[in-house]
Amino acid sequence: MKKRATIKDVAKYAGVSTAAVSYVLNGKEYRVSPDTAEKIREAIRELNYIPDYSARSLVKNSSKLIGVIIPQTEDSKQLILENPFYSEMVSNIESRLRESGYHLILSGVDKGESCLDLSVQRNLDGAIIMGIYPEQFYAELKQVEIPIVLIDSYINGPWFTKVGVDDEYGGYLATRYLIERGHRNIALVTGSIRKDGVVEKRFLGYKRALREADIFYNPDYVFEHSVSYAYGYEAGKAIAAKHPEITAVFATADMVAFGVIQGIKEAGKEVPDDISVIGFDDIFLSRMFVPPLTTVRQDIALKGKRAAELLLEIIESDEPDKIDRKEVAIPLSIVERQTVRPLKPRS
Amino acid sequence: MKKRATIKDVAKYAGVSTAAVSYVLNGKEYRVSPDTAEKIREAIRELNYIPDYSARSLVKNSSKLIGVIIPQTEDSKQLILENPFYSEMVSNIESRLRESGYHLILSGVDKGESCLDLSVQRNLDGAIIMGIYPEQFYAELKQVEIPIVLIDSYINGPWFTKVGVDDEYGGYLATRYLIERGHRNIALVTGSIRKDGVVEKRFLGYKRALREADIFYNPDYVFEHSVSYAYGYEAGKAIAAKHPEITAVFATADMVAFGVIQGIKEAGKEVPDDISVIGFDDIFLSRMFVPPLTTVRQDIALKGKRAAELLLEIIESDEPDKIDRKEVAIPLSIVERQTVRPLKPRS
DNA sequence: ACTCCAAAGTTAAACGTTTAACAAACTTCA
DNA sequence: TGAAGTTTGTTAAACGTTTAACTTTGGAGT
Repeated sequence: MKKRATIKDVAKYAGVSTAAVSYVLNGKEYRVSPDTAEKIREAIRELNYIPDYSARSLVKNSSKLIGVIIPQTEDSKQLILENPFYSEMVSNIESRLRESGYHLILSGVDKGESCLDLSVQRNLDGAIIMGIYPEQFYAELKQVEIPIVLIDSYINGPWFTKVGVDDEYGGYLATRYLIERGHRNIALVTGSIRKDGVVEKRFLGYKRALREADIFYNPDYVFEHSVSYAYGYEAGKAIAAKHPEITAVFATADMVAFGVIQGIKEAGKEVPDDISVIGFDDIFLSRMFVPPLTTVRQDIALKGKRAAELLLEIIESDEPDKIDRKEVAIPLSIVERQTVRPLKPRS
Repeated sequence: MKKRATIKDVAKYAGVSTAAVSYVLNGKEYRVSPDTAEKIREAIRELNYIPDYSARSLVKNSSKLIGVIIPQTEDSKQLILENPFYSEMVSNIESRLRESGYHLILSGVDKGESCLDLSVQRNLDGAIIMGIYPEQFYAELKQVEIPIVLIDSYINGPWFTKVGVDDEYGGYLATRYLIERGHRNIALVTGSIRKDGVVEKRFLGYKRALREADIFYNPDYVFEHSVSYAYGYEAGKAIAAKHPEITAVFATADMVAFGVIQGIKEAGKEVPDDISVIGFDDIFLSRMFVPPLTTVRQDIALKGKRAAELLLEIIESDEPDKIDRKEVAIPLSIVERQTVRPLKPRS
């Protein structure tokens, strides 16, 4: 198999200079007569010419490459892409980006590292960063000169465009929903409550709803560890076994809610008959879970698409620096399914 | 903020030529005295120098970039990354690749397109391709000059390294498992049976098990459409409603099995009391499903890691062309959980 | 004192593009 | 007629690296 054709080959084949070829390649056909343009296109077709983005990146200083950073599990180095919440977002980001001619580099970031390296090594045109990272990470992120969209982060300052949901309100919504149905002893099971993370806000919303209903906030009722099915399961078992007074739980992620429900069942109680459970996210599995999960819904696909669009908007503007960094919030709503039931009035 | 430092800046700062810098960058320190090497390293640190992979790619003809191609839904352009089967694999591929200093470009491929474009545009060092594509796709794939690993594909010929499972055997295993438990009217619900695809093989295994047990193969019992929860749901409902004689179903993917089970319940029957269901894949959700899914297990994480390793092996050998294209099969086993029960002997 | 070699550097071409600057050949039109 | 444009093209530098080929210096061996 022969070597790939370069722009020089095309130029020679068409009997013109490489500049002419480059012009038609870049849609500057007004620099070239219709006939030669046709000749050049013919040559391109004939030689199966495909431009080299590396070379292009070098001179244009734009790689048509977007970094997508997603968190990884603490123990292993794996991406937590297994959580459908992330994969659904990535899938939507990818499709939107590809539509506009960008490719996507998917990467986790090693503990203590920044994504500065990736960004400059690869000359990224932009990055979408999901989840929350150590303080240090964001400090270095500000050095990065490219447009960045943060998903689900509460880092403040004018540096980044952010897309997320009103997590405090979401937490409030979920908790109030339970309270309105007569529950008063409500457990919170959640991933680790880190500063500026989404779960911190949801936690705040939980407390606000409690306060508003004059329910005493009991720290024993918050089960905080990691956002995983496994932890939900543990917490669920513990709740069902050791806290007969708890009648409802708010899990800050659907994935956790699933675990909680399983744990409760394992301990010999029923959902929602003995204990009600509400989740957060509405991943597509929640619909199909048995019983279908009542949860705080966010439109995950939209979230991904919006993030991609906001990023493109900045990248493709003429003055990327001038564009102001927005914060967009995807709306939240409760979707009622079958894991919450009103508390029977005591007879 | 100042412009990024280039190798020239480093050279100037250290008072040497760019060649010297390049040598220490590439671990050819024997070309340089220990003192200058140290001076250069100092300069690199001082200027926060990070090499540009585009430039490197241009001259080395290697981009340290691996393409990961995953199928997309037929209707929308989205990746079917939502299926945890794929995300679990991608996650493992990414971590293995990053460990060796490669980055990963995640992409779907548009209908009718090949991934030749991507490959040469980006100067990919290799590609991992999951799932099955039109005939045409593979024809073009052979033109691509880079090492390629196919996951779950039965395209034959010596061009590609393949990793997968023995799907025929898996289909056989699942079906035999049901038969051994007294079931004789066994439905198959599956994605579309395409030539050289995994489901075709599983289908073959299904038929072999039937034949071996002298059970008449009834085409009415195969429900073929798409590998999705939604279709499984439809099929499950149909089976429960219109085929009272069917006592077991083999779903060729766990995701489909979930749908089938829901559909069966929707139609007022119980799993496994009325109808048994066995799946395929053992995605991590299967453990947590209610009831936990009996299924044919493959080690998905291993599959991803192996694919990555096989690819690296070829890429990093001195004679990539000389290395022979292997086919590795991940072992299969039945994991018994709670969706299959032996048929009660008729009383 | 001579040759030969190793060590430590440097020079410059090459990789595949883009694009500013220039050049030639035509048009217009006063 | 000729000044001023316009159209269509070319030249060559630049982007940030790597690396083959060359140069200089200083010993070692005879």
